[in-house]
Amino acid sequence: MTGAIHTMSDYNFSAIEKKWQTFWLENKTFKTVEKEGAEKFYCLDMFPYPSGAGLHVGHPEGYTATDILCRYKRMKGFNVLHPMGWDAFGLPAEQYAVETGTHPAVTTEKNVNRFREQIRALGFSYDWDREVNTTDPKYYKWTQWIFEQLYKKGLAYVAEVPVNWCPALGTVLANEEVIDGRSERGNHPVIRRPMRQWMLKITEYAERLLSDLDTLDWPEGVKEMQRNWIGKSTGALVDFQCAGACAGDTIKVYTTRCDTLFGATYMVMSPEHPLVAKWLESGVIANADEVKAYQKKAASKSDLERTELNKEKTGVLLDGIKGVNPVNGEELPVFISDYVLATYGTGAIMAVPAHDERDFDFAKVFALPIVQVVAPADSDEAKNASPDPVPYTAGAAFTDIATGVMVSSGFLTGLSVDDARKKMIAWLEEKGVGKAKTQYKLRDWLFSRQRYWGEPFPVIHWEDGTQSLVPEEDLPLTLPELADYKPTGTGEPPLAKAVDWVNVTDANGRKGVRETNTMPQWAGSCWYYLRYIDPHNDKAFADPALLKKWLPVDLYVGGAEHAVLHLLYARFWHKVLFDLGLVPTSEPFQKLVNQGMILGMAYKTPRGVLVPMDKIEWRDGKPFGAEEGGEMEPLVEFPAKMSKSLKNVVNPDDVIRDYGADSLRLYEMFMGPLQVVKPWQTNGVRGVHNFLKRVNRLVTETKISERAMTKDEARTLNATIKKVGDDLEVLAFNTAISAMMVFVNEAEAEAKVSGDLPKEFLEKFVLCMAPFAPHLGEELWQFLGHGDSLAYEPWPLYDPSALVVDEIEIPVQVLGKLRGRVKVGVSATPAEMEAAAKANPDVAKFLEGKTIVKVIAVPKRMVNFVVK
RNA sequence: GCGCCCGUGGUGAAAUGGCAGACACGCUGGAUUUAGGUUCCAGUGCCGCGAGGUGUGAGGGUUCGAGUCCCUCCGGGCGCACCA
Repeated sequence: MTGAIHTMSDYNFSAIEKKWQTFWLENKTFKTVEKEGAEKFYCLDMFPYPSGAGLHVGHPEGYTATDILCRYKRMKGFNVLHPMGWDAFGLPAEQYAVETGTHPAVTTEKNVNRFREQIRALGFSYDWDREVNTTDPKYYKWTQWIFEQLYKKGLAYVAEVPVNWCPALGTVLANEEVIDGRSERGNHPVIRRPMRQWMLKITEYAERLLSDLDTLDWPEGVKEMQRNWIGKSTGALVDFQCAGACAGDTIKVYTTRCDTLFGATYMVMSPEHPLVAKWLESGVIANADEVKAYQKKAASKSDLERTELNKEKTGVLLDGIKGVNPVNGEELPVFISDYVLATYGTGAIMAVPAHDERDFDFAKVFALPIVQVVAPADSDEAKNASPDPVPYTAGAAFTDIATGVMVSSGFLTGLSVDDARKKMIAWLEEKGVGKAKTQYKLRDWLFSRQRYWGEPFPVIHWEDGTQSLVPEEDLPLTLPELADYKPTGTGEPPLAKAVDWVNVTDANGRKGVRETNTMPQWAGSCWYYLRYIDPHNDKAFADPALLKKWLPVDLYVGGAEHAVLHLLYARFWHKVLFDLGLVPTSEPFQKLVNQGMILGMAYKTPRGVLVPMDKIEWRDGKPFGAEEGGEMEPLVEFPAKMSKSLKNVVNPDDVIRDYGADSLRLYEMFMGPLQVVKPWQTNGVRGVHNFLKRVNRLVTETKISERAMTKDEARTLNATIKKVGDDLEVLAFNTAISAMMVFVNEAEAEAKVSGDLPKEFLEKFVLCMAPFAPHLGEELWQFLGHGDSLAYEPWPLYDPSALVVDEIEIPVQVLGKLRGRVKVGVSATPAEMEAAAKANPDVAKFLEGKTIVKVIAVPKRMVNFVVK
C-alpha cells in the first residue's frame, strides 16, 4: 500500500478513490467471512440486466443503500454476504445479434465488463468471488436442473395456448414486451395466436403464495399487488341444465354471488366456450351464422381493442339454447359475449343485472328483464318483502353486500347477503346442483419463449411421441452456434435452425428432436440468490449446510417494477425447492425494500410543450425556451422520468469524474428517504461534495491532540454515533447524513475555539462516516495513523452518560400557544417546571389577570397552562 | 371504476401526539480571494417597522396540545382493470 495521499488539504477524490478501490480488490477485503458464532446478514441487490447503455443514476441508489448497511454490519461484527451478478439473458442482445450478426455472448460479455467497471468505480463492497452470470453454462446448468425437478414433480407441462405473436418481428413476445397491443420494440401490432408452449403450474401454489405473504416484512403495496394478482375469490359452482334443443347438456357457471340466484335473468358464455362449438357442430343453434360471425370478430380483436371496446357491451343470443335456473326452474336465454372471459372460472356466468354492473350494462343493451333480489336495509322493498319478483328501476346495479337484505328470494328472503350465500351453498350441495368453490385469477406461468438467447429446455421429443429429460449428468445443455439469429418468421424458434443440435438419436437408434423453445429471462433470476451462497459448487446448486447458514435473504433491495412477476416467480420456485427439501425456508426474502425512482428535471413551456435540455437558454439562472417556430419564453420546471428525448439523463460516470464516487453515494442517500421518488438536482451533489471537503479539512488541517474530550465534544460525538447507528437500523440514510453534517458544524466551531481536537473525537467520527463515504473514510483513517483498512474496525459504541445534560430548555405554552422558553434541571418535577414557567416574564405576561384552570407539565418536554 | 401510497418554504426535505421547517440547495447582504463549481460571516415560511399575528392541500372532529390520530372532500402518483 502506498502512504496517505494527504500532504495538503486538497480533497483529491480521484486519486483517493482509485487507490482504495485497488486496495480492496487486491486484498479481497470484502470476501465473505464465515466467522463462527457471529450473526449473519445476507443483503441482496436485485442484479441488473447489463444493457449497452451502461449504468444510470438509478442503479447506484439501491446499491449504495445496501452497501452502507453491509459496511455498517461488518463493523458491528456480522458475517455479511453481499454479492453481485448479471441477469444477462434477454432480448436486446439478441436483437443486436439479429441486426449485426454479433453473437449475443460477445455483446453480453462486453456489457458485463462495462457494468462491472462502473459498479467498482462506486466503491461497493461486493464479494467479487461470488459473481454470477445467468448466461454462464456453469450457472444455467443448475437453472436447467431446477427445471428438471419441476418437471419431475409434474409442475411443467406443454399446452396449446394463445401467445403474443408479432408478425412484423416474426416472433412471439412476452406479455411484458407488449404495450397496449403493440410491440415494445418497433411499435408493431401484436395479435393473439395459439401456439405450443411450456407452462409451469404456479397455480398449484396459489394459496401458499397468498397466505405466506402475511409472514413477510415487505412493503404493504407490494404484498397488496401480489394479493390482487393471485386474486382469490370464494364463491360457488352452479349447474344449469340445458333445455330445448340442447337438453342433456349442463352449463356450469362460477359465481361469487350465489345469494342472487333468484335474480338471474339470462346467462352468458364466452365466445370460446367448448359447448358453443359443440352446439354449432350439432346444429342446435338456429342463428349459427350470426354466432360464428361474432366468434370470429371476438377472436380477431387485439387486447387493445378489447379494452377500448369494453364500454359498450356486445353479444349474440344463442337461439334455441336455454338454461334452467336450479332454484326456481325458470328457463333463461343464453348469450355469448366477450365480456365473459374464457379463461376465468368456467367461462360461463349467470347474469344478475340488478346486482352486477356488467350484467346491468348488458341487460340495458339487450332490453333484458332486471329483477331485484337485494335491497338496501331500510328500503320499502326490504320491509315489505314481496314474494314476487320486483322489476328493478334504478339507474345502476345495487351492489352493496355489507348492508343489503335479500328480497323476493324464496328461502333466502330477509337474510343478509352473507347468510344467504352460506344458506344457498348448503342448498346447492344438498340438491347436488352446485358446490362451494375457491377461484384464483392467477394463471399458470407461460414459461417458454421463441428465442435464441435463453436457457435451452433440457427436453427431447422422441419419434414415438414420448418425451424425456436430458440426464442430469449431461447438463448443461448448451446453446448451439447459429449462422444467423433472425427469426424464422413462422413462429418456430431460432434454435430450430441448428439442425445438428436439434436432431438426436438414442442408444437404440430411436430418433428425437430437442425442444427448441428457450426459457424466459425470469428463469435465471428465480434462484440466483441461492447460487451466491455457494457459487462454485459443481455437485449441487448449493451446499445444503451453507443454505441453512445463510437463508433467508435478510434484506432485498430493488425496484418496484418487480413487485409482482420476479418476486412471485422466485417465491414459487423457492417453495417448490422447499417442498423437495432442497432449501431450508419456505420464503426466500424476509425483508424487501423498493428504492424510489430518481427522476430528472424537465422543462416545458407555459402551454405544456416539452423542451429538451440542450434547447434551453439560461438567463440569470432561469430557463427559457421556444416552441417550434415560437418566441423564447420562460419555462416551467418539473420532475420527469429521465429520457433520451428530454436529454435529461444523468450519467454516473460524469458525476464521479466531477465530484467523486463518495459524493455521488452521499448525494443519492441525502436526497430523501430511500423508498420515495426523488428528482435529481446537480446542485445537491455540490452540497454534499462541499461537506466531504469540510470533513477532509477538519481531519487533515485541525491540530490533533491527545487530550481528553471536553464534555461538549463528548456529547456531540456520542449523539452523532447514536443517531447514525439508530438511523441505519431503519434505513434512514438521509437523516444519518444530516446528523454527520451537524457534527461537522459543531466540530468546526469547537476547533475554532480550542485550536485543536482530540484524536478519539475525530477517529470515531471517521468510523461513523466510513460506510457512507468509504474511500474518504479509509483515507482519513490512514491519515490518523492506522495501517490497515477500517472495514472490520468495530463500530464505535456510544456512551449514554455522555448524552446526559444537566439543564434543558423547554417550551412553555399558554392555551397551546408558545409563549416562552425556560431552562430547568433535567430531572425537574412538574411542580418545579410550573414554577419556573410562571417566573418567566414572557409567560407571566399572558397569565396576568387570568385564572389557571389546569397545568400540563410533561417532564423533559413542555409546560402548558390552560387559563380562563 | 377498484386497490395501494402521498400532499409541509422558492427547491430536496426534517419532526416517539409536545418549540413546524433540522440538514442541505437556492437566494440576499457582507468579508477574503479574485482563474473559480473556492472559503468564511450574517440573514432567509408568510404578513407586520414593531409587539405580535399567521402557517403543514380544504373542511370538520378527538385532545390541555394535531403535520402526526379519526371523518368528509380536493389534488397527485403507482398498480390492476369486464376476474362473475
